[in-house]
Amino acid sequence: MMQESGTEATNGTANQNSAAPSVEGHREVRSKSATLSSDITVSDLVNFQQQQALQVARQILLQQQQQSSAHKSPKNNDKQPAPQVPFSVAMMTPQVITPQQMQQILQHQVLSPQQLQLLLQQQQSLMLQQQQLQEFYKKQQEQLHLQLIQQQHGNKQQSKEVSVQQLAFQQQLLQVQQQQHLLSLQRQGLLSIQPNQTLPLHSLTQGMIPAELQQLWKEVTNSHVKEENSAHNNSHRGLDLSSPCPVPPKNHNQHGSTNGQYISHSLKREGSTLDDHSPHSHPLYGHGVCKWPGCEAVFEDFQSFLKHLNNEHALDDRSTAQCRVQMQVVQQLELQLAKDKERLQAMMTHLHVKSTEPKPAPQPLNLVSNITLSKTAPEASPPLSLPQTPTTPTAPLTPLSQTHSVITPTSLHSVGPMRRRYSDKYNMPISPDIVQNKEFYMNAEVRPPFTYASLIRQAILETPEKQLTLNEIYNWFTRMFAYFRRNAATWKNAVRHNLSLHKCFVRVENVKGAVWTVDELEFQKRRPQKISGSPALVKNIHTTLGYGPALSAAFQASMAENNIPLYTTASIGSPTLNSLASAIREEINGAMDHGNSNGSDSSLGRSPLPAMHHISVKEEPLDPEEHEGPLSLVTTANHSPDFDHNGDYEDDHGHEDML
DNA sequence: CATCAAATAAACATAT
DNA sequence: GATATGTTTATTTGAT
Repeated sequence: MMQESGTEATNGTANQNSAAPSVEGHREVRSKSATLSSDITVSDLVNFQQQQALQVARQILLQQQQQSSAHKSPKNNDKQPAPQVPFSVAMMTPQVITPQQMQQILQHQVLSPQQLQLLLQQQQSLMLQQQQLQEFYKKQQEQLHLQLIQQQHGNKQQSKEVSVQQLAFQQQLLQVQQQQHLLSLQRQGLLSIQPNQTLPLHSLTQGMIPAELQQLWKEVTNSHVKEENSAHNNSHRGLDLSSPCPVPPKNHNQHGSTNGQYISHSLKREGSTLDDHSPHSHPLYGHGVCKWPGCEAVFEDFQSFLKHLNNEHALDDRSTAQCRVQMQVVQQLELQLAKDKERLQAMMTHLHVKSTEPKPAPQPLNLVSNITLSKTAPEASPPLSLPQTPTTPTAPLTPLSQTHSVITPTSLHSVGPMRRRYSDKYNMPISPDIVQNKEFYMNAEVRPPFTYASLIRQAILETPEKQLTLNEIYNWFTRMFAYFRRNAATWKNAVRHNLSLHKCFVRVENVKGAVWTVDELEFQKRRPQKISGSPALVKNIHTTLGYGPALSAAFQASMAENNIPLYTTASIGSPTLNSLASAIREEINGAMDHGNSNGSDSSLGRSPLPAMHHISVKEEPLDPEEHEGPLSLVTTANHSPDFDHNGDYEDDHGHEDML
C-alpha cells in the first residue's frame, strides 16, 4: 500500500530506517560504509564512459583543429593520433585461434599469485596516476569546454590561440584518455588480464588508435564466429572510422548517455534495431533525455528533442569527434568482448571437449553438448545441449553477437517482470561470468537473472557475520544491481516475501532487532524434485568430475583475473570481491556437505553461484548415490538464467517500470 | 495438461 | 499515525 511507495522513496542507498536507530546501530555503520564506497564507485563508473567519451572527443577535436591549421589536412581525416600499437595487434590474438592454440592458452591460464599481484599493482598505480591526471585534467577541461563552445559558435580565430594551450595539454590528455580507456574496460570486466595477454594489456594502454582498433576488431570478428557474423559486419560498418558519421548513428545512443549502461545494449541494437525506429523513438532519446554522449538535455516531447538534436548535435567538428570517440569505445568493448568469448570457448574446449570438434568458436554451447556426450549419457545429453544460448557466461557482455541467441529469445521480454528465469538454466554461469556480470549489473539496469532467494542468500553470505537486517539486504540489492534502484516497492516486497517464505532464511532475534541468516542446508534442499531425475545431467557429471579441479582452478584464476582488477580499479570495497569469493566457497562447502542430496539440486538453476560450487563439488566426488555430483558442467551451464535480458533491454525503461 | 517454483500483488499483523 | 518489518494468501507465468 502506501507504505510501499514511501519505501520507494527512501530506498536509495541511504538508510531508510530512521525509526529504528538502535536496531540498525552497529550494522548500520557497516552497511553504510560499504554502501558509501560502492555508491561512489558506481556513480563513478556510470559517468566514466561518458566522461571518457567527452574527453577523448575533445582531444580529437583539438587535434583536428591543430592539424588543419598546421597541415591543412583534409577536414575529417581519420588519422588518429599516435600511430603506435603494433604490439597489441599482434598480441591480442583475437579470435583466430585454433582449438589447439586455445588449449595452450588455457593451460597457461592460471596466473600465479605473483603474477596476479603484479598485475594488481600495475593497476593500482595506474589508478593513482589516473586520478592525478584527472584532477589536472578537470581544470583544463573546463577551460577547453568553454573554448570549444566559443569556437563552435563562430570564433574560429580563437581556436588558434586556444590550440597553443591545448597543445600543451595534449600529451597529458592523451595519457589520461588512454588510461581511462583501459580502466574503464577493466572496470567493466571487459578487459581481463590474461597471462598470455599481459603484454597486450600494456600495449593497450599505450595507445589504441581507432584505426588500429578498427582493424583489430575486424580481424577479430572475421575470424571469430565467422558464420554468425553477418550482423557484426554491419555493425562494423556503422562504426567505420572512415566515415565521419555525421549523423549520430544509433549505436551511440544509450551507451553514452546512460553511461554505465552497457554497450552491449547498444551494440545489440545496432544489429537489430538499426532500422526499427518507431516514430517517436530514437536511439538518442530516452526518458525524455537526450542521450547524446555528454548531453543530458531534457525534453518534453520528441519534437523538441529532434530539434535539439539537429541544432546541438549537428554535423560539426565536435559531433564528429564525439562520434569517433564513441566508435572507439564501442570498438574497444567489442574487441574485448570477442576476446572474452574466445576465452570462454577455450575454457570450455579445454575442459570438456578436449579433442573434439571443430566448431569451437561458433557456438560455445556446442561444447556443452559435446561434453555431455560422451560417456554415459548419450541420449540424455541432448537435453543439455540445447540451447541456443551459448554465450551465456559472457552473456551480459555479449549481446552484441546476436549470434548468440541469448539475446534473442527471452531477451525481448525479459525486461519486464522477470518471472521465469530459468529456462536459461541452460546457460552456464560459470564463476567468471558471474563476476564479470557483477560489474555489469552494477551499472546496467538489467534485471539480474537470479532469483530473489539466491540474491538474498548472496547478500547475507557476503557479510562476515553471515547475517543481515532487512534493511541491509535492501541496501545490498541497490548497491549491487542497478536494476534494483528502481521499483523499490516491488522488489522490496518480494524480498520480504522471500525471506518469510523460504525456510532457508532464518530470522534471528537480536538484542537490537532481528537479522536474517541463511540455512544453507535448507537452501540446498529446495526443490530437489525438479531436475533431480534428469539423467542427462547426471551423466555429465561423471564426465565432468574428472575435470573438477581444473575447473575450479580456472574459476579461481578467472576470479582473480576479472574481479580483482575490477574491484581494485573501481576502488570498490574489496569486501565485495572477497565476500563473493567466500560466499562461493561456502556454497561449495555446503554442497559438499549435502553431497548429493542436493546434487540434483536444480536449484542452481537460479543462482549463479551454485554453479560454482557444483564445480567444486566435482573435485570431491561425493556422490554416493547414483548421481554423482550435483551438477556437471553441463548442468552448470544450464543454469545460468537468462542473461539475455541484457540484450533486449531496450533502452531503458520501457517496460521495466513495472511500477 | 498437471505441477512446480518463482515473481508479483496485496492484505494484514506487529513493532518502533 | 506512519513506517518498517514480517507473514500469508492469491494470482500469474514459465518450465518441466
